Amino acid sequence: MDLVIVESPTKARTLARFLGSGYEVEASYGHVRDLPERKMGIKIERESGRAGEYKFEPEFTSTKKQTERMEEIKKMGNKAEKIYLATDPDREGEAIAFHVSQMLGKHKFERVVFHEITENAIREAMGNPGVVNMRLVEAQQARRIVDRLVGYKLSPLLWRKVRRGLSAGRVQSVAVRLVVEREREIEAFKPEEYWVIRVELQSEQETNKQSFWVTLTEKGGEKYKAAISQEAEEATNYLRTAKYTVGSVEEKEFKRTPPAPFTTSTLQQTAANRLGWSAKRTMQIAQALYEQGHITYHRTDSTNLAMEALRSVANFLTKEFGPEYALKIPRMYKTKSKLSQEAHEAIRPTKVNGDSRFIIQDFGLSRDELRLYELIWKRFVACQMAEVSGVSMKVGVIAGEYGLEAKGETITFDGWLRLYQSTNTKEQNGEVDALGEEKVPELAEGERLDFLDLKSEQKFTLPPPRYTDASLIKALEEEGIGRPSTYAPTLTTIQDRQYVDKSDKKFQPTALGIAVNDFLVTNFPDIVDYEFTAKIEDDLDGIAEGNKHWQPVVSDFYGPFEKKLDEVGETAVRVQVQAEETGEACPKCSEGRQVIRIGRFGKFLACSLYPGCDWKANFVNKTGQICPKCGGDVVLKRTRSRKSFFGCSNYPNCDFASWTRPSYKAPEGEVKPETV
DNA sequence: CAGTGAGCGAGCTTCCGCTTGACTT
Repeated sequence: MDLVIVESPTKARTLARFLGSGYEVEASYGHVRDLPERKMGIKIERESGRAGEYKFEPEFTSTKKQTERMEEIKKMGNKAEKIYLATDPDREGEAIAFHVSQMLGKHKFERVVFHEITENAIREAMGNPGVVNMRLVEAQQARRIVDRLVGYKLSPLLWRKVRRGLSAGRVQSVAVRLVVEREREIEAFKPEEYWVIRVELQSEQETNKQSFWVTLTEKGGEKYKAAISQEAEEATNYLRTAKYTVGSVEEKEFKRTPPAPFTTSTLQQTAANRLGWSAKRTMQIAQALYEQGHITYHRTDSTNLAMEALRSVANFLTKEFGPEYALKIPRMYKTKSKLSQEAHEAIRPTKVNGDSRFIIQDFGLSRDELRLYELIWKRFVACQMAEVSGVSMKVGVIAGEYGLEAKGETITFDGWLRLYQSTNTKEQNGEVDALGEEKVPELAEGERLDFLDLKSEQKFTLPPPRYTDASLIKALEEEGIGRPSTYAPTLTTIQDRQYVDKSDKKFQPTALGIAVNDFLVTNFPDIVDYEFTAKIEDDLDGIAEGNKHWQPVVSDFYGPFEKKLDEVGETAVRVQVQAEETGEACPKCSEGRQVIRIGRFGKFLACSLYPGCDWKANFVNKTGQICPKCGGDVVLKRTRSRKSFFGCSNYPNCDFASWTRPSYKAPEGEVKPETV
């Protein structure tokens, strides 16, 4: 009997199925060794002789749970003939393999790597075992140590200089910075007036009476955009009585390829946009689907697809939609991130036979599971469907010195659109300009047109939008910051620390978040730089390739960092967190204003003249619902462990509480409050 | 399921990246 060790129990089950009897497959449940949680856990020594050179000695330990798990595996290992380490083929996976081998003690280990969990890949890997790659292990160690140094040195500095309990880190601090800087852009934004002038026209020919709208785009051969109403009026006055002729007709064929199959980040983004889910919720549902064996692993940055899956989807498409919808050669997608170590596949359904209608009955999934599954299923199948083809039309219309334009689009073959439509609610509501909505009739150059109608609309340029779960994750991924397993937890952390608030699903920095960010940007610009992770990654690659050693890499980072820490620790003054204004006067002293402050337990209201006036009150988050027990306001609160629940504003006089949002029961004759 | 809190005396907090449970109301 041979023993095989992987990270997760689900991967273990799959592997066991392929390997058959003769193999026992066990899960390590992630990392088995790490730096201790309660202290730095790194001995730092100054190298004698050379200035600014440090040596680091990390103290890797295991938690009780990890030790217990490894004890169990050790027992099986003693009986096993061979032990295979089959963790992921990347930095973290290699480190897990190494730590497992360390903890299992004396034994011969076979390191096997595969890039997809398919019979062939596994057979091939098992037939060609190697040894643990210590360069990769060292790269992981360097990554871990740098993250620990940044986090556990900066956080205590914040406790001293801002407030207790705060935190900073390579990933979370950049996430906060993005939110803060976006807010500043929004504040600095000055909306500019502009006018959109559109004219409805129709061909003079009796046989072509379909009307269409054109938009004013040019004046005297130059791009035209009316900035003030006077200009717009001048144009509209002319256009109401102008003579219109078709100046140009352009037709172009286009083809459109489907989007790549899901990675963790694109799944989180799409689920946020289409289903309105938080990244956390998406991952919970995906985990359930993964454990039931319906989808491949849900924490991945790879868009690779297994050959077996490609074959079966091609068969399925030929059978269900006809050969014109299938591809002769599978479409491959390049993985965007250069950090991707191709450890996994894209997120896809494990089976593509049947269609989503049958799945509802067959799998017995919950409503949410089904919705996410359907999204994953469609995205995957669509990515192997024929291109959409169509014709785009651009019609230029001339009216004196003015030029107007109509754009249209006709789809001649729907291809993958047949399956994966834009069902975005925004698009459905018409908030997003959906191409192809407006049809332009067949027209010939030089043709005369009749004026039917004119619309002149005043508009204002809009500030950049606040980040959502989707756009913040997208931004982090584009900067190469964070990993699939940390996107969702990072968003939770920056909210838990009260650095940002999420209202209406959009992130806004709190006064605390702004203060901490400014402190870090001023004093540690290199660490919270968007490029910091990229620089570190280059070094880590160097270690993995054997061109660099981990000690000098960490030392080069730490030298200047430590100097800065000392400097800032000595000289920086304590940061005052700006209180947020409510616009209300203090009810006690009437001279001060009510402001929102952030304490240990979250927000509270206080007088702006503190300590001169000590008025304070709870900050309540009204939900708009009415308490079913006493008729008071239902407010959103948190337990000690920061879990949200709904309670009554009259607590402790009324003890109503609920985990779920209570349904509103309106007493007779009362006005229904707005729901949030 | 929760009533406090903000610059001080004591002892506490904190990182990123792998992974899954278990107190559920």
